[in-house]
Amino acid sequence: MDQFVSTFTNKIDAKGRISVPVSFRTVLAKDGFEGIYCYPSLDDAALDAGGQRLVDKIQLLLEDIAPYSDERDHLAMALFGASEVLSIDQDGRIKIPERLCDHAALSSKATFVGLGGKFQIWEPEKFQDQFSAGRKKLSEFKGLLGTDRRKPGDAEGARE
Amino acid sequence: MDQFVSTFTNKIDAKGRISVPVSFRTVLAKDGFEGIYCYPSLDDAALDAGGQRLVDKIQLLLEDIAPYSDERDHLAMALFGASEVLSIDQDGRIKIPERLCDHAALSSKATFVGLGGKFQIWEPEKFQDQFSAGRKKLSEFKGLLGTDRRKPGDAEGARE
DNA sequence: TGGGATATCATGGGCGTCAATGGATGGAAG
DNA sequence: CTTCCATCCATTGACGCCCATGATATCCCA
Repeated sequence: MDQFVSTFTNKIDAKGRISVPVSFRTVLAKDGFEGIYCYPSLDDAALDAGGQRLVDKIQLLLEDIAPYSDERDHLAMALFGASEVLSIDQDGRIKIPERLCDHAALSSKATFVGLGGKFQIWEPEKFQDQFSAGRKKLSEFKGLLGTDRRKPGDAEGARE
Repeated sequence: MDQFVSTFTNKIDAKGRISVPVSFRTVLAKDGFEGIYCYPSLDDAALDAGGQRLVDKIQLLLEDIAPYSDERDHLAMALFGASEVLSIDQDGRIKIPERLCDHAALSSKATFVGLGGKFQIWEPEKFQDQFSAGRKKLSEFKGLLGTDRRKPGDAEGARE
């Protein structure tokens, strides 16, 4: 699996360290990035994080939005300037810088939530709210995902 | 056979483990996915589960619904964040995380229901209710299913 | 055809390993 | 000297691996 999946809530210890879920570390290792690329989410009181794939995506996004312009530099500054590369210690822990903690209102615990190509870090209670809201929104689309209201190809009959 | 078919009710042991029906394991092995991708059903108190095919479907869905919006993050959270990749031990058993057990109200037993391209996991009694209800509805659509009609009574493989 | 031997699968339990966490040590920087 | 940070070690609880059991279905051969 090369996607960030599931959610984990871990403790931030007295020294500000927190364990990164092992499955996330595995994904990061696979895309060959030493550490975690991390920046404040633009939309939420949370942190966006990921590995090389995320960095590439941001670069593409920048080039798309503002090719060869001054504006691009400004955007780049806003995005990259607010970012940090967090190193993972040998026990799989990171230390989240204060500036980022502030943005996400992190104190004693943090929730890692996988979003496929990247993941986010939330204060657990804020996460719950956001999650419920997202779930509700998702059910508006449920016709598309469905409980397998059987695609044509899925018509089943024979047994083994 | 590359479809999830039939119904099995198995026991959840003291350690929270449950055997995945061997025929389901065979299907999973065929589509090349180590483990079971699993998330709470949007419509029911049950779990949706499957292999690589299911993951692909979800990814496509996300790209369809919300390419590059902040909404996409929220939907990704509701989908990937609520999901788990369950590893199958060498005896063919999985451990269903508490969060998922809660959603499906699983305690001592669970029913695996094949739906073709994916399968569901139900609390046995809830499944019975759902099954009867579904059967009633099914008769309304019988015409659509044509010759391939399976009598519901035939669908049970559970040994109890 | 019947009955015993064999294979397969669901299930239970013991045990070693690993992940998450807490704490200690050593060194660099202010 | 004191603070910050990285490495290292210890503890605990969960999980994976392994083996045993029982029940069922399959096969083989007289």
